[in-house]
Amino acid sequence: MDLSPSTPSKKELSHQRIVEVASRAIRRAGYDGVGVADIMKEAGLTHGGFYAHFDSRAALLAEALGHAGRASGASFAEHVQARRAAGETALRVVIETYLSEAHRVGAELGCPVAALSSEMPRQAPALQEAGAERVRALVATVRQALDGETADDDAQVIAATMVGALQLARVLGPESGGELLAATRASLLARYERS
Amino acid sequence: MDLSPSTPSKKELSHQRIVEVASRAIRRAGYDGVGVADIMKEAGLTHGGFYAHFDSRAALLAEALGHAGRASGASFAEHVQARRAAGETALRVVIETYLSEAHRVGAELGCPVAALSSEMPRQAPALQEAGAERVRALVATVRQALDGETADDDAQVIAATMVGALQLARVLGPESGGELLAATRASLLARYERS
DNA sequence: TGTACATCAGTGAACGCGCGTTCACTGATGTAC
DNA sequence: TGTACATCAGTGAACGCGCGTTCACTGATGTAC
Repeated sequence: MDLSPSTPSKKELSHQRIVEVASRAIRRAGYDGVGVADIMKEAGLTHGGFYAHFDSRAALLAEALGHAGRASGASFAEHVQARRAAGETALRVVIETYLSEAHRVGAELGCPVAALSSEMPRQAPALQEAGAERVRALVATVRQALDGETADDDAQVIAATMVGALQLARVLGPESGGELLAATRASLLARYERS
Repeated sequence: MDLSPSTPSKKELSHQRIVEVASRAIRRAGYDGVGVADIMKEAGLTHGGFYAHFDSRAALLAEALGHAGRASGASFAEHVQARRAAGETALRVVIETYLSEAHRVGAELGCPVAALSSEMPRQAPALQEAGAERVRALVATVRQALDGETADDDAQVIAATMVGALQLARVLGPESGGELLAATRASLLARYERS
């Protein structure tokens, strides 16, 4: 996606840093949980310069959501690569990684769909559409892990189950939440894994 | 739950009306999406009187969440009763009602867990605990519909799947969302229904 | 190579505005005698 | 039964405060000649 692979300008570096900070902020605190001034400060800048980078706060949020999805998707793909080398099925790795304790406590660097989905339908159209795109990307990731062995619908159901389970586990906290994650992992693997 | 079944005072009626309005408002617009003044206005009052009813905005939100859960749970139970009389299994009714098109578009009167779960972990402790209680109530509803025929873990997995699917369907919109709901209904029924 | 100027990224003060909360006050309802 | 007073629920103006956004300005970098 990077169309200027040479040395990015100073402004481009700042822009990337702001987006990066915002992508963590929305997953940690929600769309409404973080202000322009906070993000700029965390990026090492003052708030006045913000509008040289973005048309509005909403424009940043849309860009940050996309970045969050691509970043968490990439780190996800790395996990899958590494563990597939150890002989595990792609589906098992996806399920165990998504429904892991690390993902339960690490929303800030995790899947933005799980972090934000109940807020998405209430956002401005552009941001809503960016959310729908993230959902489709998540379903596509699951579909790939199924290797076309099962019906297309299964990818949607598995994605929905993972998102719901992770969210409920975060609400329930360490003990009950951990049990719910374990039960969901076992259930999905028992049903869908072809070893 | 009503400890004063005789005639409620005028103040108690106002209180109930505010809670009712707020319980719809948080499901429609989220915890951050609605202000004290808006709620009071919709309840036919002015904002100044708010603090004669609640210690703080947060206190109202907690009460509104509980009300939303009980109200949607009750209307849910009615559905189940009515359709069970027609010979359908309780589990089928629960799944088809929760994952219905009506529920996708009717968040305002629907399950508050589906409407709010990704925001819940970020709220103040009291409100977070109220959220956890709603999750447990939802799981309990599913467990009842299973009639003890399946393992306890199944109720958690089914609840998580329903919440996730409804949320993703709301993000995706009418067409793709409708398909996702249909696929999830079919999948859950195929796996769990004992006819 | 050196000077003058233009451009660029970022600064920090200021602006409206909306929100949660407080408070003095009002009009209606209930109680004492 | 009627009058005087207390209580109660609600009103509406006002308060701080934080937030998104704007804007005149600064210091550094790049360009022209």
